Amino acid sequence: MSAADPSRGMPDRTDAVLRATLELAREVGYARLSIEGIAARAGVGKHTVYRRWPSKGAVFLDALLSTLKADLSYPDTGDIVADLRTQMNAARTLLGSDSYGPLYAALVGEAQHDPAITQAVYERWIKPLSDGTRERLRKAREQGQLSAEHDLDTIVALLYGPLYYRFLLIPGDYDAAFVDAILHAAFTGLSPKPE
Amino acid sequence: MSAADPSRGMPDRTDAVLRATLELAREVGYARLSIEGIAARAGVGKHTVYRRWPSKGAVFLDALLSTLKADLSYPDTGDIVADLRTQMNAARTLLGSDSYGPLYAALVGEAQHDPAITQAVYERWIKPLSDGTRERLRKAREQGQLSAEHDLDTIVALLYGPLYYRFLLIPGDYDAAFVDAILHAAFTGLSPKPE
Amino acid sequence: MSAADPSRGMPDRTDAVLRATLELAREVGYARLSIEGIAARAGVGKHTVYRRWPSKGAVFLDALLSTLKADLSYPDTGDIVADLRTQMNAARTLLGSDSYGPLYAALVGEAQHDPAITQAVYERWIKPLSDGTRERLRKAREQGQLSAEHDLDTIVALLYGPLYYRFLLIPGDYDAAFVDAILHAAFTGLSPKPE
Amino acid sequence: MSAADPSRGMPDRTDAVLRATLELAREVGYARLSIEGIAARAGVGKHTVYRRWPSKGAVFLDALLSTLKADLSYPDTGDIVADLRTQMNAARTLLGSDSYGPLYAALVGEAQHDPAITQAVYERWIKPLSDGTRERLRKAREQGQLSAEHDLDTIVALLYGPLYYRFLLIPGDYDAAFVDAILHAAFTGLSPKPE
DNA sequence: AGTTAAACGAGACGGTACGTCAGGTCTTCAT
DNA sequence: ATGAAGACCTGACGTACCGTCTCGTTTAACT
Repeated sequence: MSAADPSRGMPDRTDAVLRATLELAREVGYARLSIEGIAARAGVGKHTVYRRWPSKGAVFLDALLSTLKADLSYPDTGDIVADLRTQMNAARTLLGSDSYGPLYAALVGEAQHDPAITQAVYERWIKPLSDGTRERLRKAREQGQLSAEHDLDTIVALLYGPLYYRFLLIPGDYDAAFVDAILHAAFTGLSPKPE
Repeated sequence: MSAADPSRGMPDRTDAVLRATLELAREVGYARLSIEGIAARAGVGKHTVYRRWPSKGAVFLDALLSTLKADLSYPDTGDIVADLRTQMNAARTLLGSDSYGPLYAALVGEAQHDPAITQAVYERWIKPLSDGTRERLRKAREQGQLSAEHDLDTIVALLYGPLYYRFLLIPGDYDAAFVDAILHAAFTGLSPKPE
Repeated sequence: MSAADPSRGMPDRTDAVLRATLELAREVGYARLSIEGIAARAGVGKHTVYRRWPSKGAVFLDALLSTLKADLSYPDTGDIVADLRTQMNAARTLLGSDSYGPLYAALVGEAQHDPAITQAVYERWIKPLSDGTRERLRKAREQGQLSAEHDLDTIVALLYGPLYYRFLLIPGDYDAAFVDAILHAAFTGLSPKPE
Repeated sequence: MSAADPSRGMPDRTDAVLRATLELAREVGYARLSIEGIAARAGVGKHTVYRRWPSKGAVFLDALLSTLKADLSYPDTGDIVADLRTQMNAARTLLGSDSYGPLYAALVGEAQHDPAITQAVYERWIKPLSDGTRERLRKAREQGQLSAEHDLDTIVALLYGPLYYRFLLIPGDYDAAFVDAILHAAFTGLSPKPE
């Protein structure tokens, strides 16, 4: 999915293409994005794009995820709920932003049509983030802040699933209160309170 | 989004179009689906398609959701966890099936590009289902099987969010154990057990 | 090779395409002529060109030969040599003109690469002209102005071959004197004069 | 147009390129010949081709005419008509052959689009041959076998024009009888026999 | 029963973009 | 310092669909 190694010296146009892709995607939306347009905007031949990426989705994925570099890392204040809240709100803010939200939505959309994108989205976006979450959860569990009886992957899904569910399937934005409600429900549990 | 009323008598080709759409979608995938192809397969002029639906996504949505009619309704055995398990597994089975899973994924994908589809997916798929869930949850709460302190929408998101998260963002299938794990964690809560 | 019959009433863009083809061919030359350019100049979709003609050469052939309609017909003054001289000079003038000469040369050039063009060039250009010549020669023979011992096709080749030979294979223009010389030699014969 | 002198010792790839050009031209035809393909077939970089020749036509011209070396030279049996017949039939056989005919036709075709090719075709193919013809005709004239009243260039055109006319403009092969007919008509003349 | 008007199949049309190919230039590396 | 390799921009190729737009042609409801 990523560009090949140029190795043998030539002016690498990869960055120009990725930059143009992000610009265009923001201007006209993913649906009207085209390789033709990207090449023109980057001042590059179409072949130069096709040489590196097999599809419009692949260019877009590289363009978008190259901005994700070190954003959503994890804090560790010692309070697992507070740290989850911080990080989940960072994710919520990114996905809810006008400049990035629609692009991430479009990327997930494309992933539903193209298995290669599915895989890359998982490996370069979802997995790194859930790995970070899992690490933080592991530490919390060692410190006795987390029930030991649940699998860490299950917990990650329980916490982040609702976020993506709202993001992808429910029209309209959502705010920090939703994150709070999810965290509260997840930690408290749904079972009725014993007397 | 739905077909108009034909009023003056003529053989309604709506069904033929929807049937052809589903067939083609299964054969070539949503990405290579085209209105041109649908019309040809249905033995219908392109205009007949455009008369009723504004876009390929809209035809596809009608075609797919017309099969959703009354599948995922709710049982009521008196045991809320058992009933949730039943229904969540029904959803898992549908989304995980070879014949429908990719189509629902494609529909969610299209929804990320087209606001009209987003809205229709919510109103005709997500909302009816979550309404059903909410009703069942309400009854359970009245019967004291559910903690009263959480919003019903929050609970729906907590339970179904993880399902869609796995479905849309994690490559590979998942089985009933995942549903069990989510239900168990959601009902138990993540907080450490008091001594 | 020719455009299909439109029959069912629609605005026929054939003429617009042919006109644009001739214009462009004169402006940029046949080598740089392109179907893309023709369509753009004619204000027509590329498919509209491809629907009617299988190749750039075919469009060009139709465009060029549509101007040939009734030009090079035959006079009949009763003097076969004078009439041949008149007609051969008309051909020489047409092929030698700046506006048509290069186009006819290009058409012959294209015919060497594409059998369909070869055939069409023969049937719609060469054959009609040589048929006219043959008719005029036949009459002359009946009037005793022509030796009866030669095949008419041979005579046509003997008279027009040299013209095309100069046109296609010898750089530089030629004038009426060349036509005179050919006519004189052809009618006199190469054998040494008997005493 | 010709390859540069390599002079300083290095493996001269000129021959490899010319050989590859002829092979490819015979396999796929001139129209689908490409410098890209020639370079690949010859195991040579594209630049190595462009360094020596300015265009595909130029390579092809060198490749084809390098086989013409000394084929069509002139016999001298003392009988001008017999010698012309011999040589014209040699030309007819070469141009009519399956392996060379289409290539020569393609070369003439290319000459109609590219003035540099036109010139080279004339200087390296047409002119040498017609020079040979003219020499033989001159000798015949000195021996009284030829009318003195016609220009030698006119005679060459009168004899060879019809051959190229048939070759380039009339579909279908032709045989020795055509050469005989042309020679007979040219020597006899078209004027009616005096009583 | 004949009339009428819609919806229909067919498909041409001007377009946009596709993904491929070749053109010709230029740089790098190995010999 | 030459030549093989091949990246690069350019531009045309021929194809596939887009969404709009006539065309006659059903066809069923209303005269």
